[in-house]
Amino acid sequence: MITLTPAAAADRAGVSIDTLRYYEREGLIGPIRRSAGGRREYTEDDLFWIGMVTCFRDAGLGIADLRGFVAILRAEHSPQERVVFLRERRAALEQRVAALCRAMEVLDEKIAYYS
Amino acid sequence: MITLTPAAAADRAGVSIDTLRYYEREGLIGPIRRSAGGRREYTEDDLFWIGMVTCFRDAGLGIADLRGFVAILRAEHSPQERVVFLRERRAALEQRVAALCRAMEVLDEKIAYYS
DNA sequence: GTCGGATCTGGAGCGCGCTCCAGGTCAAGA
DNA sequence: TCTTGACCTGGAGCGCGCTCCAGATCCGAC
Repeated sequence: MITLTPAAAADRAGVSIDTLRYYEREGLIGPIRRSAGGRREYTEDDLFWIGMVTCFRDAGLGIADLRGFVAILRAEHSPQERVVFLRERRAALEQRVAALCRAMEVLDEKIAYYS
Repeated sequence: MITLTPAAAADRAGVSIDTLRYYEREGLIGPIRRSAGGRREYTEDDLFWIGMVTCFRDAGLGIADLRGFVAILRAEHSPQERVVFLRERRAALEQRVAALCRAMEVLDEKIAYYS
């Protein structure tokens, strides 16, 4: 199985090595497999998962939110529970979008005023 | 002129009194007029401005961003400069919306999978 | 006048999400 | 074998955006 070094993984994920380790400590990713010497070896699966985490982080979800997300997707939960949780998260994101849209409207007003 | 006490203003703005003072210290609002005894008296204009600030804060802009915003709207800048600045801010907000949409797509996939 | 609640100030404290550091280990190349 | 650089761990430090606190002041109600 082809794996990536921490530096390569961080580069691919667009975050720092420290951040990757931090996410692992927080239980957001991994645990990442280690080489005989103790170095982390990131698989494509790891990278995929990391991509999901960074996607949500970019969207502004907090570490605690993501821990919940991980728990829901990994642990034993009924599909119903998962769907409820996921829909809640989605609604929260929609509210953020709404807040952004309000702010953009204000900006548009100002832009129109000064144009 | 009818004015509001700090408590009333904070209530109307949906933030804490401390936050209002903090915003004033940071130059995001005010300076708020004071009564003879030194208490703040918030006018409707103040409230309007505070509403704009909280709108942008809700949208995720940082204090530094808002300071820039205030500077642009208050100080002597040409309309062109203002428009450039405002468009930049708008573009940044659009990127946030895009990030949120990506995250929502991921959620939608998961929701579809578990439904 | 007195009481009590709201407000004042300057500054300390806090939770979040990293980021950095010291001191040590591992491993590829000369 | 030796060097060099990437990586390891645990823990400290940091910037942001508040939030809280102590100690003082103000002011409406009694």
